[in-house]
Amino acid sequence: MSLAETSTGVALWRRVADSIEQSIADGTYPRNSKLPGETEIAELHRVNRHTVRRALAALAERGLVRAERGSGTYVEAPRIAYPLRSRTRFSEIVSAGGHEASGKLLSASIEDAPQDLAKHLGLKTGAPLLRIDALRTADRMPICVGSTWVDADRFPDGGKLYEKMQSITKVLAHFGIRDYRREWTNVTAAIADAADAARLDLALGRPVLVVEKLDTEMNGKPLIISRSRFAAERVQFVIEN
Amino acid sequence: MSLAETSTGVALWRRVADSIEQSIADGTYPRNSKLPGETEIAELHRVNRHTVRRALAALAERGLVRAERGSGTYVEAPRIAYPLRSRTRFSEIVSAGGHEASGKLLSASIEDAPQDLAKHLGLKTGAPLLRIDALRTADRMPICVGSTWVDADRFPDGGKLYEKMQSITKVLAHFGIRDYRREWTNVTAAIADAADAARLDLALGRPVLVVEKLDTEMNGKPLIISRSRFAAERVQFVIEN
DNA sequence: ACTTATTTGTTCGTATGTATG
DNA sequence: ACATACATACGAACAAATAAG
Repeated sequence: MSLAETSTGVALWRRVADSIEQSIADGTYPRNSKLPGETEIAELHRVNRHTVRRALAALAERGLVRAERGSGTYVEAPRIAYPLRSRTRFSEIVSAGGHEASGKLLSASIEDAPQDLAKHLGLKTGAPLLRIDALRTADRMPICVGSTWVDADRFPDGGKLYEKMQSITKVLAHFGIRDYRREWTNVTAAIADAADAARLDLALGRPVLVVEKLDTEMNGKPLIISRSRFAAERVQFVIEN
Repeated sequence: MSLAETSTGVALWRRVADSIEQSIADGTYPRNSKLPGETEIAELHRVNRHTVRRALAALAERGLVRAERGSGTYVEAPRIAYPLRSRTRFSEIVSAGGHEASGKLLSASIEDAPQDLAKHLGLKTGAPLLRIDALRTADRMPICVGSTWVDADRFPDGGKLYEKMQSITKVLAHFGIRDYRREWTNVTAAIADAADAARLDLALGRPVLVVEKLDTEMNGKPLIISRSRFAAERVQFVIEN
């Protein structure tokens, strides 16, 4: 028998990693809890601390745990699966995941369409847009913050309505738009700036997912354009084909 | 007439932002070049430096420019549009964007399937997997680095074949698999660690897009699972519905 | 404000089994 | 058969950040 591997042929550090992953999955190590110290895990598995560190590094790379120097290693809360489909509604997605969805209006205003937004919405530059800035949460935890623009002429007093209804979908329904569909979604990532950190309750320097999307009416007419920033550590986009 | 807006009704900072965006688009400010200093831009537009800062902040939020304290503000290179569709092939996507795609084999090895990979691939835990670690580039610029696993029993000597062919698609074709499709893609974001930074030629602390995906044969049988990390500042995923 | 203990992060060294040629 | 390179594993010590008193 080798030192590095047993008869199974699986590296020791990987077996330790699998074991810890299992303990996370079955709730032995609950979400957001602190794992035992590296030396303690090493004693538990009768391996060297380096072996434990290799295992934890593998789990950290996959986002299952997070090491904090001087403090400990913690189980990451699972990310909300956020499917990007033809039908994509924040509240439906969050509710379907068993969480309580909520939207908080940050500001609503009328502004004149800059070039790029006007182009996406099929309007003229300078056309009046209703802009809604909102923070969306799941179980009181901020998930994303962003701005949404719609043609202001089509939805008079839309800002006040949103404040009451807390849902863009409902505001649109009030104006007779029963359904709409996601046309395209652009996704990239950035580092949380001070504004993100404050509104999303994130530490500075944490990653955010930067999303730009267009919704259209069922006949293909542009309806909603929005730009938002998601706390990457709380969501995982899912694209199914 | 208000102080903040002229007769057009467009905020001053937004007009400055639009102007700078235009200059970036038409090549007046080339990719990766340094913008004039904030005071200089302010003089050009006859506005206060604060107005310029507001404009630059808006562009930075959208990822068009990047401010470096003590150095200057730089034009970000445009991100490669990376569609996530049923048919998703790195080289095709990059070539279609007018870039030169390349793949560099980092390592190929046989390893035993851990629980999660085995489950995704429909194999038993411990089954032999061919693992290919590769770095993919566009125009010599690293785009993503990741690991790909396939059933080792189905593709003997797949590692050596990949080394020659530089393409998973071609290796599979060699074994008679003419086509496959993307089943699902999971996307989230993280911060580049030392390994990412070295392999992707990124600064520490920059964001990476973390992707896990499954490809299947046309009959739905699991074929390829892979985990990769994309330099977020160089790609933008596009989901079209 | 300071000290002390704990915990992760880093860098040495040593040894062994595996793969390559 | 041998040399070399590499991954794996263990041991020890110290640095750096954090938490507690």
